[in-house]
Amino acid sequence: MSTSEQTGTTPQPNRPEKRVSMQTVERLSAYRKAFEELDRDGVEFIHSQQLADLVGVTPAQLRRDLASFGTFGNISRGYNVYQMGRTISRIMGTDETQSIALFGVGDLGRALLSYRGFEERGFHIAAAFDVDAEKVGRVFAGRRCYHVDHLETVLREFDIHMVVVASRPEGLQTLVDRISAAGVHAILNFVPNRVRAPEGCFIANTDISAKLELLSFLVRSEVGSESLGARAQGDVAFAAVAPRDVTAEGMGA
Amino acid sequence: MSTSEQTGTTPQPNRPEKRVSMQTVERLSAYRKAFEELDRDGVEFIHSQQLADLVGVTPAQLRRDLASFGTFGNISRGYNVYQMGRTISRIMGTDETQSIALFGVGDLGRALLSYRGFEERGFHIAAAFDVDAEKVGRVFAGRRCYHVDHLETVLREFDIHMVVVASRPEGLQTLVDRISAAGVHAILNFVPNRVRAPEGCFIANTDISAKLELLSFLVRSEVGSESLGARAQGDVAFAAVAPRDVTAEGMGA
DNA sequence: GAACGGCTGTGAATAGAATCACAGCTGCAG
DNA sequence: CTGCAGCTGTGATTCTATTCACAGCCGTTC
Repeated sequence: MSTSEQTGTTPQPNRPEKRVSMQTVERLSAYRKAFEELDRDGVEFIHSQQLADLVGVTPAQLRRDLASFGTFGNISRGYNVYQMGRTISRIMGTDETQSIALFGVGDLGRALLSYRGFEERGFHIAAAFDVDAEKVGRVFAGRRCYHVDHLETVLREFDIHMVVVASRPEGLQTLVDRISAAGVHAILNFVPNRVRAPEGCFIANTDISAKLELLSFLVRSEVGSESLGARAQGDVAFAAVAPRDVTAEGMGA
Repeated sequence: MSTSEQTGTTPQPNRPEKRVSMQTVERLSAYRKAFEELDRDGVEFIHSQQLADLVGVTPAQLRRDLASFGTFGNISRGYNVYQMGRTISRIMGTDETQSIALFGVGDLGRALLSYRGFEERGFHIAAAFDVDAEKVGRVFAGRRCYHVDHLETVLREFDIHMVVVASRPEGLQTLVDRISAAGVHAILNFVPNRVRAPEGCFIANTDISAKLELLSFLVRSEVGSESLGARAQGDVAFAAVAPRDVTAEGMGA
């Protein structure tokens, strides 16, 4: 929409079919976001150094991550911002909106229904499910709530292949197995219980309190931790108290 | 409460002060949960093999994780279930309930206020904050909502050192800096924007849609991925379609 | 009390991810 | 057209995490 329309050529230049690590994929999401924001700002090309600063990784890592999907960078101009945004979307399969479903219309479920982040990233919650007769048939934030018993029909009808589970812990494994049997291959699970992945099905678990416990540990053990100064692992960042010879990114800008 | 009261001795036998990796700490949370559930079931001792199966890690990893905090296992009886539950809680600092605060009483914020998981893990949301005049002064799920302007006073009053942020993206960095300056050393951030950690402050980011994007990628690229059969990395689990010589945990029990 | 089966904790080995560092290319300046 | 500055992609290296495998110990059994 914004920049150089010199494209039209092959978007995925070649298919190196390399081993892509899980954490590379996790970072992909952040790269895409950065590319799209830059595109919105009218930037056409960006170098790995600047983009890495923006995302919070090292330039080398950024280059290696992107390079594991093909050769994209122009050696002396950097990466084509618009094109990379599209390319990453295509790699992740979020280049066009896909319908998903929500299981469990409790507090968390309703919050997820109103959460705008999903739509922004290409996921549309098309249907909701619950077992509570109070909720079945009602419409929440524009989405109708169906009874879990009819999941097979409804999922097929909406052509849904990914779902979010935010239900009660009881019978979770059974529910997951049944969802999987209905043709769903990816489940985002918010229930803090261990679930065995059915055959051919990916399950990503998100335990909200677990991160709090992690933080609690870090805070407690920080005393005595010999200056791990400004580390950042995964999605936890920390800045040490005494930025000894660090240039000057203390508190200014 | 349940088992052998032969305790009373030192809970943390020694202080080996080893390097503890971040992912060890992340798993700690699952171990504690397992220990507490076993205790509730009346189990007194458990071996690394069984517990590892329960949690979904290898026995060697479980042993090494626990051993990095001290020597706990009885060589031929295994781990004292009750004692380990308490010990891990103590290590993580969740052995007694601590007060936390919530910033942003939007859809997600309100869901978090009603989320029972926090209390179960030892975190009590004592206060909420927002900038919306509509919300300030009102009480949500039993918690009063204060204006962000008064955060210093309120946080001190409730003796709060950890907070959860689920606000609008605008002014996030400023908010975080101010929260940190008020004596908070750990922030759980639900806003999908990059935030620089202020000095001496830990920030854990939780991007809900990022996991969905990860799943989308995995589903899409699964075709052609040569039988990575039943892998599980971090909090993503997968079971391959053709469990060739795998014993028999297909779909039965 | 002696012998033994089997478990923990841990050194050594392996696997995996991040970083370094540079060859080779590309656009630009003159 | 030639020379140069500086960037990408990637082999080599370092660092980190996981797994292997076993010494040494414990409770139990005879």
